[in-house]
Amino acid sequence: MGKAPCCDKHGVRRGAWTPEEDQALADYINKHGHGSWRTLPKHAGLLRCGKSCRLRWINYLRPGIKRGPFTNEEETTIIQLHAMLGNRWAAIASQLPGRTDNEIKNYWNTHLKKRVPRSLGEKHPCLIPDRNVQSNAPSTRHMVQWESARVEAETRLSIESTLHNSGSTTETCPDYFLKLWNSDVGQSFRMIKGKEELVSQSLVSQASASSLSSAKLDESCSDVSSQVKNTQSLTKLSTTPKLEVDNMNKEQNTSREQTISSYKPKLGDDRAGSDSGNYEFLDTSDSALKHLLHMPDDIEFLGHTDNFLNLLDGRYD
DNA sequence: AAGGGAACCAACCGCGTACGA
DNA sequence: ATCGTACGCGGTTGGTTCCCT
Repeated sequence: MGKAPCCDKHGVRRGAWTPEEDQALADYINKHGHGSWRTLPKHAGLLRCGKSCRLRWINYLRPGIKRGPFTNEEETTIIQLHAMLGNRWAAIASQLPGRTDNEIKNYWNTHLKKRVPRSLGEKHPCLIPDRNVQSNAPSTRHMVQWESARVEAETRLSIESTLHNSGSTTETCPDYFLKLWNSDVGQSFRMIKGKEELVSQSLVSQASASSLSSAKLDESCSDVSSQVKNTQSLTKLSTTPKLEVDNMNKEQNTSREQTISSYKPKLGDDRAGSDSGNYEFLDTSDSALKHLLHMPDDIEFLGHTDNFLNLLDGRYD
């Protein structure tokens, strides 16, 4: 399909914007709105292509743009969101009011990239807590909850994308992760992470005890459970074969309570497994994941347990 | 003080996608 | 259903500034 050039190269200015150009662009947009970017330069009397105008407006002139150094909180948010979303700068920027995707991208490439371990699976404290840290620290357990929800989402998306051989499901990843991020689980996770200043300060997992109450913990456990439910509604049923949907619905009624009850202790079980409860994707066996995801037993993971771990592992490659 | 390299950041480029004709 | 257009996004580039020798 032919793609029209974004602008006529002749007679179009390039390079740094002058204050006069900025003023003309801002004045025009403030007065008329940007409308069609393609025709805007002509109407605004600018010798720029529409694309250039759009970028200048979005990244520099738009009201509410926050300039200046990133705060520790912003740094932490970027690192955590990047761990979930990868280089989806626009999605990350949507969680940082006043910051543009371009700015975040630049900041990542120049400041943060070098500070975050290349191999997510090796060191990233967000995902692999220190094995030496007692997992009964509330913060660690909370991290487990958050990560469980996140991993669950990723697993489901991975499974569905293969089951239905549809590439479109990957589009929903950022949306879904952002929903998780903005959920109570994500919020609690951020709160604790902020307290510990895990990432922005030292990138070394402290996993220090925080003041999360047991009541809050229980609440968060049910949050995870509800996230599991929400996952099913969020992932579009239209992409799921009817038979599978029926099976899943049947399973839900009979096994949901069992699933949740068997799931909750895992989250809170301080001594579970050989890792003394330290988070290592918990039980990632197919059956456990199926159980967690309310999957019928006759649906195979087709090796996705490993696949999504590899996927996560390679996120920073 | 000057030169060279590194770091930073604004802007550009090309691709994918949504949407309307 | 197909095609053309516009837009948004992510990767990359290139100019400028900073820092070190």
